[in-house]
Amino acid sequence: MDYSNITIEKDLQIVFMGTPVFAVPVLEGLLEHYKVRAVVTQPDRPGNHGQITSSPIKQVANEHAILVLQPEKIKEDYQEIINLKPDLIITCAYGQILPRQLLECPRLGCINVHASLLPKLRGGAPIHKAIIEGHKKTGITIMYMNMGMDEGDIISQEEIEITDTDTASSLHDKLTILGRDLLLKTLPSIINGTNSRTKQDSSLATYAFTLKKSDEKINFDLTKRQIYNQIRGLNSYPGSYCIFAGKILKVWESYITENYPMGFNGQITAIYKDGIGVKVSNGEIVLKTVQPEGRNKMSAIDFINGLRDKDIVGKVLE
RNA sequence: CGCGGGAUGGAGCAGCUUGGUAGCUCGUCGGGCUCAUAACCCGAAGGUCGUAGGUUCAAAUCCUUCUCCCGCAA
Repeated sequence: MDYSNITIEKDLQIVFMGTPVFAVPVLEGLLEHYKVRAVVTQPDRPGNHGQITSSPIKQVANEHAILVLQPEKIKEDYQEIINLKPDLIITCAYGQILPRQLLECPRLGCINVHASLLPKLRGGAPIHKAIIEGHKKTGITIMYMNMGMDEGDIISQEEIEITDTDTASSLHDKLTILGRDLLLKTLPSIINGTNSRTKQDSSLATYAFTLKKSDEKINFDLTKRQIYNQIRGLNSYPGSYCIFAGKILKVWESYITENYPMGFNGQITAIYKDGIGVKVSNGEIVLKTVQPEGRNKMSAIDFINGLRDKDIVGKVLE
């Protein structure tokens, strides 16, 4: 047994950079085995209804009494991190591009935990896009960071299957655990310098850019499979929506039928025992769980029960 | 103080403007019809109308306070 590593690990200065819930198990796993010198996360921002909210990672750091840094622009405000003389910077869904000065600072480099099988799905929304695009598998990549967006050399990777009923939420939960485990598994080799390092084949790269509002709107001209994937790919955040009677109607759950109804795309075909049938380009999809503006999520049947005019067959969703 | 919607039997909603008998669609329970049913018919149970106060002969309804939920925006 080589005990020198243990000595190194004890004095190792690790800085963790992350923001959302996805990074929480990763940080917590790290804390079980390593000391973390500081946590860098996004500044507190107005959350729901104007209330100031701090990132989930900041809350974890506070519980462990770890130094928290929240630079508004890491591109300019990085000196404080450099002053900590980190040996290793670990990022996980931090949310800002790191400047060169920071990338070159740690002796062991800057590594990132990314929720896809790079070079597939580079960018900020790999989990959502994996489902929306109907991928059958995805995974976690541990990689060195460079100036590009998720373009650095791959250290380790692990696959996971995407089932037909996975949602962004269920996949998120599996991947965050996988990310934690793979990081802990890979970290010793990174620290003692025995890790592998493979360049990405950029000709195979695909991108999963951060979601825009327009990505959330349901287009009933698409196929039933595409719409089904979008709805589960945006569940439970941020959700898909369409317009019903001039108001936003979010759609949280749906399923596909084998019916081929007549009518316009977006037209309501039937009321089923468990949902609202809607015609789409190549068939029918049933909206199962919805949410009107200002209301909580509810079953589509509850939604209809509350309507004054329940005769909605033939009406059109946009 | 970013804009806005909401809280009414187990669920989803109406009623509030113009105070005066608790309503609708479901669900639940009981009975009936039927070869049968998630269908249909009959009946029943179940609500101190979010909290606290005020106005009034009388408040779900008008005024004020507080709490909680949500959509948008960030």
